[in-house]
Amino acid sequence: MKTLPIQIRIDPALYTKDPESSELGKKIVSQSIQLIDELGFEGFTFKKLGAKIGSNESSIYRYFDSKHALLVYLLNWYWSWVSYRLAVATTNVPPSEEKLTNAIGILTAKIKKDQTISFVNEEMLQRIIITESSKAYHTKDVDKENEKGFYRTYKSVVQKVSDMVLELNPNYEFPHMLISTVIEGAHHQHYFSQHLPSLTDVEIGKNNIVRFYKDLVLSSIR
Amino acid sequence: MKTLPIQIRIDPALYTKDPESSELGKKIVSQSIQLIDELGFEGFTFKKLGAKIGSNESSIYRYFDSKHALLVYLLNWYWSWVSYRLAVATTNVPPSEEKLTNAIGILTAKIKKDQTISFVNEEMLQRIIITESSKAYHTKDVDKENEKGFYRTYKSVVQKVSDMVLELNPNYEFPHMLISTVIEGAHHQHYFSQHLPSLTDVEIGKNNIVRFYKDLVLSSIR
DNA sequence: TATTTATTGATAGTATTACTATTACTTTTG
DNA sequence: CAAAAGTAATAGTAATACTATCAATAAATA
Repeated sequence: MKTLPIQIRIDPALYTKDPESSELGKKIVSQSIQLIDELGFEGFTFKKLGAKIGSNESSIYRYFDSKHALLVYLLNWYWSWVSYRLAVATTNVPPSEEKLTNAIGILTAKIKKDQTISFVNEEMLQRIIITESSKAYHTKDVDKENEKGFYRTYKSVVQKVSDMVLELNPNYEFPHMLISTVIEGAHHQHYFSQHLPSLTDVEIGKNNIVRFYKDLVLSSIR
Repeated sequence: MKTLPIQIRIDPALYTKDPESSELGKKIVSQSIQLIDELGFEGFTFKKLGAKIGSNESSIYRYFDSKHALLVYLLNWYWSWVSYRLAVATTNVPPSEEKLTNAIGILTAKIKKDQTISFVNEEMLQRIIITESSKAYHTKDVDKENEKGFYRTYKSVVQKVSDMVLELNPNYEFPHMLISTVIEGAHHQHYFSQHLPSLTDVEIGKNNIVRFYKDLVLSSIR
């Protein structure tokens, strides 16, 4: 687990105590990812996490107010990381269809093993995001949480890629809908391919999800 | 509340006792829709529902094994109803872009008041589907439930509209991904327009969600 | 080195949830 | 009228999602 000098900055509003500030905090984050992946978000509890990391439920509550708060933290971590990868792939690249499809690739492709840049297993985290992330904002408290900036990172990713759409076609009417449709759609397609395959057209080794969304975006804005 | 002679058939695997077979059963369904709409699925309990309909928690359990089972029932009710509306709009209509865009309209438009064909308030039900339906299949038990046919109605709607896509372009590679992307996407856009508007391009009175998805589909398959 | 201070652990407790089980009452039907 | 079916009321259970308190220990500082 090598740590490259990459900054994944998380808004302090998203935790009670910064999990990056201690070994316990990092364990909480990394092991919660494993446990949510294993049990699903509903089956996951702080008590079980405490047992897994040899710590106490009450200690975990010092870092996160609730398991929902932890999920929102993970969501922001994921989108910060995507944002970083988008920046690497597109800054100072002149507007072109290639630039945009590279971005779409980042938004829609499955992560391969060993991209780990820190204590977070990104492959597993993406699996959680695919399966559980919509539960983070399908809550009675969305509006309050949105005001507190809980979804800022996600919204900024959508904004960035929407801007690339407008670079290519300044008259395109629906850039945000297009990109948020692609992002959420790709999550659904990855999930469906595992569990409800008749809702997809996935074939092994053909990378159809990425191909589909690249084609969708280009044909819509051309 | 006029009742037209329309059959919304629900697979008996989806309930313990048929809620359409008694007044209590119908109350359970119609009032649960109101209560889920009001409290959100997490805040909704059978105890609260019992209080609301002047009945007992234990009586509700005779109709549905769990609140999750009730949600799955509502999901199937909704998709049966959409299926019926699709059939009305498209059977014996020759293949054409208009036929397909009519179908897309049914999948993506917000329901207006007073389409009520039975004891179910479809406008409210659609709001629940938009907000809560993804929770029905983002569960550790998806695979088991899928085998039992819990998602059959949804899958059949996707299949029907995918077939319309293939009528227009038999060589299109991704009809199922396209249609499931449209359906889930439209739900997200309706939800985002209320709660995270920067992820959309909704303007009042311009029907942008429907226009966006019709355009998306046609430009993809042409 | 002594002493605050911060951090973690352990234990206990609470209200609520998502049920199950039992019994009794009431309504329908044959 | 009696049997059967349906419903209501009550009680109980294990687990969840916390909160509160206090002791133990490690780290920081005076």
